[in-house]
Amino acid sequence: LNYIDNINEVMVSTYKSNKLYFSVGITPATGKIVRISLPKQEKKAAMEEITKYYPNFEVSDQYVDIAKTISRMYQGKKTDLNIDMLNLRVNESYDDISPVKTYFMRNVLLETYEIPFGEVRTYKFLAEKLKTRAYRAVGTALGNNPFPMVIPCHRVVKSDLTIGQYAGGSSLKKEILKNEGVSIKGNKILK
DNA sequence: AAGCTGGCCTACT
DNA sequence: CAGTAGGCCAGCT
Repeated sequence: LNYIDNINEVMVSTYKSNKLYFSVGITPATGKIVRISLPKQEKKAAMEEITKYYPNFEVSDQYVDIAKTISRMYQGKKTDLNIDMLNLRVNESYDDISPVKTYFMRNVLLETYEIPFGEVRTYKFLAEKLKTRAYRAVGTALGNNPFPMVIPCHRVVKSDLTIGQYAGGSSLKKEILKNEGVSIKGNKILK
């Protein structure tokens, strides 16, 4: 590896918990997470959520503890994994490894991060905080959330308090919310 | 580069 | 309740 390859190197670690696989991609040079997988039934599927963006990845067990922490977040535990671990810098060029493509997306992710554990907010609420009526664009940005669980996009629901969509399917979204203690009846959040 | 396409919202049936 | 037309706007092509 030459110097440029080295600073952009992404290591992929995977942890298995209850038949679900959780992968993370991390740049050793910075120690920051560049991408987190949704829980998957197959190890390959979890890893591909990272590796498809980083063809030069290397598999490593170096960061399994972080993948494990993410699995605990999925189970509804509070952890100390925070935003400082994430590479939220806005991508500036074709060879930039940052998964955050625009300032709009970055701002949506930052607002979403503020939603407390066990609570929900609406897409509209986030849009209004960003002083825009681009409600759908907020959803689209969260649909591309590179850091599920840590950036809790599962806590963002529709204005009528129905669940709304999720990159991993709305039933997974409901599952995560239930694990956090949110009460849900059918497809709707209860106050 | 002018149209698409969407993790949405409101208003109405 | 359910379904949907028409509005909105960021990002992609």
